[in-house]
Amino acid sequence: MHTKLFLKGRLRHELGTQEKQWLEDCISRIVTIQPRETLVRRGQRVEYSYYIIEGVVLRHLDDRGGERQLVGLNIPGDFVDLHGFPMKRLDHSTTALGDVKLAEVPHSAIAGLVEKSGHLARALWFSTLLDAAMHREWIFRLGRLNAEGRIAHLICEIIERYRFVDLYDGHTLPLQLLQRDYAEACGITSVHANRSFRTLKERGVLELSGEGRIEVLDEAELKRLAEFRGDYLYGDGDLALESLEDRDEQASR
Amino acid sequence: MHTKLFLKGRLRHELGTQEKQWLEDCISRIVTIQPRETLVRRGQRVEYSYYIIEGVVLRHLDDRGGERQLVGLNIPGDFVDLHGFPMKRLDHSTTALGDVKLAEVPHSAIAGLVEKSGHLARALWFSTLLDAAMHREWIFRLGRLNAEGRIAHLICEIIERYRFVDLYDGHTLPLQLLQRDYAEACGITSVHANRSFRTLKERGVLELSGEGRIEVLDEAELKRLAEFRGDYLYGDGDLALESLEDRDEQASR
DNA sequence: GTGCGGTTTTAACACGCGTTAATTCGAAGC
DNA sequence: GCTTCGAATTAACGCGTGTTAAAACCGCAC
Repeated sequence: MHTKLFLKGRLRHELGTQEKQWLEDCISRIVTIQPRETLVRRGQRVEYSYYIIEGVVLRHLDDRGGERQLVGLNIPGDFVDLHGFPMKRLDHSTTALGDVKLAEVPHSAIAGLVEKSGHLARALWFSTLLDAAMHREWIFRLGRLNAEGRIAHLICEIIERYRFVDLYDGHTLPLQLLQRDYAEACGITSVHANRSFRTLKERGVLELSGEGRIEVLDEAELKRLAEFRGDYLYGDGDLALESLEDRDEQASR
Repeated sequence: MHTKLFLKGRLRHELGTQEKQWLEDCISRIVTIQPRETLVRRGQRVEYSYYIIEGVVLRHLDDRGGERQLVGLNIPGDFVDLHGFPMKRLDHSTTALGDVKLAEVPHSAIAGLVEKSGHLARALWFSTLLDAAMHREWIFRLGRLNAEGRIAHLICEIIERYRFVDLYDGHTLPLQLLQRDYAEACGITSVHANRSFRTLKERGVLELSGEGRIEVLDEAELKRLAEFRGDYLYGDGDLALESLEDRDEQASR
């Protein structure tokens, strides 16, 4: 079952067995792409969406000088461009980080799916809105945090998302981002990304081991530096929300 | 007809008469809110979504110190929080800019709507994805542009969006944002926003007249400073996309 | 009219980050 | 082994933006 990770761990949106099968049946073929290979380019019309079975895909916009700004990153269990189904074309480009294995799903099949099941339609819609929620937090990251906080925030997000799909062991984060990629995600130069990693190491919150692995030494401190609140990822365990809601209500009385 | 501006001017997604009526029938009541009044707070569960009939609503996240980061802004014709329908709670807060008149739409009614019409369901989905597309461009703005470019980019976006709903006369942009609001949208301080406005005035691209009105003197130069490409707004007239696509294809040959 | 509060504007100074460039490191190929 | 090439690392310097504070401005209440 290729799509077993879809919406895994997400609040009230895990799929039933029947629904998972329907989704699985929509796959037209399995595609593999090479490191740094482009999947879809900005402006392109699309008739398929891609679901990640293995690997990581970067989503980015390019400025006039050709410099990239990452606007998102997808991991196993994510659709990369399900929004292409209602939008019909992409406004940004997508590129493989390492080797990536994808399930290709034709939009015609998705159209059948949303007709067949209202609940599944809602779940697909929800999954595209998770991207939007993450985008908002990326805006916050760039607008309100300094370089060190931005990198910490990005790493916190990836830790949480890896947790949902059981790819994080609580210590080593397997993620092949180059320091240049962190820089392109955080709106800083790679030189400054390197400086920031140094201070993070000096604080004892993480270590960089080879192959792009990150050793997380002090997750609590990492979250503090990032002002990280993970509720925007809409995880299952996020009953913290209830109490947050209560607090707000009390504050407004 | 309160909802006559919904998706106006958007590529292949304008609604039919019947669909507009169905949408209109979903409105449970008309709500008005005061300047700077909060509509919904982060973490709150929601059972209604709000469509803007008149006025502007700011969407923002708050950092630990209580400083705000705007993550979006909605104008007449937009749903403020339609994503609350699949998400069930909001991950950010919404606040009125000036006086705002809203149509309240219960989620139960939206559920009926998406069952009744697949096309309308697709259009609603599309409209929430427009927000995501704008978020991505906001990330680009913060990550790749300097203060002056960020303000220029924000103004360019608002000009285009006002055009869709016929609120821009080609010269005067009626928008009551304070310089503090521009600062909170652009990830800069209000002091620096002021500096940036000065240089924009010195370049002769705009003037600030009272009441928060902006006189746009040189839109072409404004777009150049912003590196602005409006195709992410998925407007009707955006056949530029075709040629953009062609260019990409040629480049990859 | 006067006073008041919020916004805009300006100045002076400090610092985070960009820029440039040189050096080190490591993996891949010969 | 040596070479090569990209990435990581470090240093020196400059600029853009933050910080703080004061002054000017403006609408509004009285």
